[in-house]
Amino acid sequence: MESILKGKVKEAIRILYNSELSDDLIQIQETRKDFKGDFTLVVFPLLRFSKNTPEKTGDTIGQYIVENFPAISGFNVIKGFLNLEISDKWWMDFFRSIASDNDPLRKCKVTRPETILVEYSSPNTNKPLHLGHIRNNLLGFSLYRILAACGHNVIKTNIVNDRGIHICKSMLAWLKYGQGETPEISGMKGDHLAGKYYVLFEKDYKAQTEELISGGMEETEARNSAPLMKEIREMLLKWEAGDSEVMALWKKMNSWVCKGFDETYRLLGVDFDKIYYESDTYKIGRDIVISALENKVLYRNPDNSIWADLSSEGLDQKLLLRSDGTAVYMTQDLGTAVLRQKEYGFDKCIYVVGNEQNYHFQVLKAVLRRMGYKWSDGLYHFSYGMVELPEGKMKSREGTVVDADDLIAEMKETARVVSLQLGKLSDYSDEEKEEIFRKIGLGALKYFILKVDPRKNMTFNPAESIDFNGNTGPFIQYTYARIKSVFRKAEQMGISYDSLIPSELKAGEKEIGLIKLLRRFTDTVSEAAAGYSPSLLANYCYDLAKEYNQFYHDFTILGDNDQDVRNLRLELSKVVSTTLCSGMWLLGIEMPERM
RNA sequence: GGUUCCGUAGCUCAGUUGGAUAGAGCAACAGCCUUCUAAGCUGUGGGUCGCGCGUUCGACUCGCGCCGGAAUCACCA
Repeated sequence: MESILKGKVKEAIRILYNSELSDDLIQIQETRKDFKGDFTLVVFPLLRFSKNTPEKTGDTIGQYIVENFPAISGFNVIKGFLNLEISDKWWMDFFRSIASDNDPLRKCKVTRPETILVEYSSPNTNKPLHLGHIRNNLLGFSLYRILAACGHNVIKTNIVNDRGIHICKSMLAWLKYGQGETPEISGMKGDHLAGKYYVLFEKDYKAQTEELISGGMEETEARNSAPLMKEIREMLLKWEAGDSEVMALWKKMNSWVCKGFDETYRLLGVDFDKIYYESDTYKIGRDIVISALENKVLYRNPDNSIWADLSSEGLDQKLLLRSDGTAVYMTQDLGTAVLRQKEYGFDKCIYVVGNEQNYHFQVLKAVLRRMGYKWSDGLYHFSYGMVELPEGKMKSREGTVVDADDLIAEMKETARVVSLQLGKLSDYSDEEKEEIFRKIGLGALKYFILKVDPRKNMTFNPAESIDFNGNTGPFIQYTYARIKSVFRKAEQMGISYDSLIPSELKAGEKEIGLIKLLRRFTDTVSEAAAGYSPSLLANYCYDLAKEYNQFYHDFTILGDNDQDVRNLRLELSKVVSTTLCSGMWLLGIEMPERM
């Protein structure tokens, strides 16, 4: 519609003022709520053609468009703004076209689909997932759904950071204090078990360094010479050398942890098409670095370490292989990227990783480009902000983290309490109820996270918990359940309906308002895909639900005696419900039929 | 110190090529269930859009300079 209007404005200027207009001077936007009209043309930029006041100019153009474009039924000019009113018939025709289409996402497809890898989650196998990972997983998964809905070929991938000194920490502590404890024996989830020993290690290590410091040692030296640090270095060396005992322990504990992760992913409703392990890819990275060194893209220090000099790009020197030949974080990511390009030939690779690693990804891209990989242009760091607690950042070492499994369980529990209080599900079986509590609890959590602009840091207050009223997931789910309820009632009453609504039917303001909002859905999906922004969709769903609830409150649907009106309201309700369902589906949020 | 990001109501957040009187929710207060689900709807109060200068017919939005906060600049990941 906007583009048609633009054409009409262009035509008007040509005929009225005999001037050719460039597109960027035509600003058409949706009319603000407090004014009458549907689309607004900003006339200020056109004054140079009309050589007249904003009011006169708007008036003249408005007149022309109304006379020459039947879809526009009227106009008004306020200060420099020409508000064009679209005829009810046009809106009704539009509504009929979407009402007969069952899939609101059909029109979102891009003309040139791409192959896009989305990497998210990237956990370390030494501790369980926390709220930060939840934000990561939800963003990554939603991004996948949105891009896939637009017709792209999207591959969900995960890179498991399963090697390195931090992994050895939980292993060493388990060896020392574990007494053969397993998830089976303790009944503890594997990732939580490993996390317990990781914390134990950190605690003892801290005690040791503090003791050395109080004995008069420098802090850095104390950290390096603490007995536990020595032991852990030995263990890492053994791991790198492939020592069979260490490898067996590593495999055993990692399998516990990964099993625990799988459970959390399942609860959260996210999954992956391909999982990479750092323990595999770091070797590829090492080979790449060495061959790049031979091609003189990198340089070697006297101590044998290998570096990239990125100072010409405003970055620093970056270490890629240690003097002892072992790999660092960057080495692994280089290897993973090259492997992925080889396996999938992606156009884009989106890394869903926290903003603390902005520098890392800048360097990663620069190094790959320097190495001659042209596809490195397609790497994109989807950088999201931290989730903070009211008292500041979460720190797993200090135990001030919000555990993912706990939070998910708490949300479901809250949903149960709220739901039972309202007591609307008394005729459901326990199993059915549990399923609804799950959907609502998770819906609240997911919406809470996804409605916020990903780039921004956000605060989570565990004491206040997550709301179920107002701008929340359950509010939108409730709107959906309400509509479903109307249809159950309609069936009981033997009321049938169809999308054959007469286009000359006079719809009310609220109904037209809903149709206008519905029209924005496909654009919102496209914008969310282009801008990698699930929050746009979350906010859209809220607006739509809010508008529908007002409509629902003000008008009766089944009670209206005019069959055409009832039909329209039922169809409108149906399209709102499918649109809400699609929008929330793109966020990874399920909708309950009742609540 | 360098680089990047953020600063909007008491709190949590919207506000996307610059556009009209800056919007929601929570919290507070006042109303609305004999009627399709009240997890809803309606109303009241609450703002120097961190501060200043500039560009513009027009700035929360763009530029520059301050102030405040975060992240990062490791032979950690």
